[in-house]
Amino acid sequence: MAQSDTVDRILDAAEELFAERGFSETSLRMITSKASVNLAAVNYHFGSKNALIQAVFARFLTPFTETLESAFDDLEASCEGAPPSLEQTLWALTESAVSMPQRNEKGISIFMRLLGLAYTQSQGHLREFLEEEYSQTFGRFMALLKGATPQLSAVDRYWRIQFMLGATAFTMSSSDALRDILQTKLGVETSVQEIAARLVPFLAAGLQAEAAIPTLISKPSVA
Amino acid sequence: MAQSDTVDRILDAAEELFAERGFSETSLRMITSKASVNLAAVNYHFGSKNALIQAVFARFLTPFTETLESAFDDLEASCEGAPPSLEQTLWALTESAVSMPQRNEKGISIFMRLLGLAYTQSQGHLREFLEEEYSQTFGRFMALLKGATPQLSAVDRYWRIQFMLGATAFTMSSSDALRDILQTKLGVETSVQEIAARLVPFLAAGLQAEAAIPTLISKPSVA
DNA sequence: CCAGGGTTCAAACGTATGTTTCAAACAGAC
DNA sequence: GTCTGTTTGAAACATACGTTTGAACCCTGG
Repeated sequence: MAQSDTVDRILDAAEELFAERGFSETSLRMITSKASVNLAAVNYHFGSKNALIQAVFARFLTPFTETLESAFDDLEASCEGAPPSLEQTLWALTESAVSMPQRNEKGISIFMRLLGLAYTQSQGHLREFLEEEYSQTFGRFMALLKGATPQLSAVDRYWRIQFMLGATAFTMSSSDALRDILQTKLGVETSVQEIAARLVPFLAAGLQAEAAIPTLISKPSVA
Repeated sequence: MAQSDTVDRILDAAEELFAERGFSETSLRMITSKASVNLAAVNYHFGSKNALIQAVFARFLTPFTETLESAFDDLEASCEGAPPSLEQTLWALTESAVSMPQRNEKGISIFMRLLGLAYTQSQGHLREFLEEEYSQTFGRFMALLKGATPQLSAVDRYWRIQFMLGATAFTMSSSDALRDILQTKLGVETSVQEIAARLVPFLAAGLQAEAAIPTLISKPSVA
């Protein structure tokens, strides 16, 4: 076994277990026994469980943001100063995600599920780490969305982006289960690419909906 | 102190702590000390931590589904056989949620956050419990959505409902954090009612978007 | 007044967690 | 081949958890 084969084995096992069970519900002993390494190896190589969590994110988020940055570069170059459209921006994102080199067939759904966890289970340290490391790329994505939806107020746009992220992270994070249900109920096979292809128009339509904003509790009349 | 004042104090404390920290991250000792009751009281009155979690859900979900069922009754009655529209259905849902009698000013956001957690952190026992108790109302909601979107294929509808649930659960499960960010960045106060009011048009538009279906990886051309 | 059932309390139990320890095994350089 | 720094290994550490215990407590019905 190579020198730090151990590090990768730990990261692989941790990634998969975190994705299926969450952070607190995954113990170091589960990770090390799945990885077939000694318990102490985690603290030796990473220092702490929290640092391991951050390392898991860094391993896939760093190449992803690099891919994404260059996709955005291409997009902006091809638009020659004009703001890229919403669909183009969303496609740049999904293509970058889908085209990431995957460690295995579960790669993309693990990736998505971890993003979802980062959002919903974010324990302080993780949120700080992600903010610290990746806020620049995230900000660029937000700026592109802003350019693509100039008709929206800042507040509307903020919330709709949250809705978008929610729909995406959530769907992708349970995409395996959802695919299975569809397979058994309707007999339909679905690839992650197809889910993405269905998601993009949904998101684009939602993001560009009429901002029917509140005369607060004003439900549509029945007639 | 009345006889089972203790039970309510435990439920109140548990509800609030679960909502802000999740289930595994909330210990019984936190709950009992916030409630100013003895540690053993939880196991005495509820039997176990899992049973307490279920009791927390039952306390707000049972009246909620009753309200919702009668809102659906009203809706269907006022439509006299015609299927209610999508907006009407979604509004019936959000109005039922918002109009629930609240124990305090944080009531509605706790409610939403718990629903989000139920979806994203669902530990087996909770999923089974919710399925057991509330699947009928959920099924009725799905049937209404089906009637409101006859133009969608079963597969499209299936995925779009997942997207919808995702956007909702996800946003609601982190709504406090999102509200804080908005407050500090843009200086805007936001109520849960406003979030819901923004969410409904987004979901309705997404659900009714043109079903731009996959000539698979067909990203929009740049020009 | 006092017996008895429901309730509270402090303390302990057993188990699981993240982390640390220190000796053994290993690698590569001289 | 031996030495040096790195990595692994089995075991223990301290702590926190959910749960159980059994004695105290209260309050009500007789």
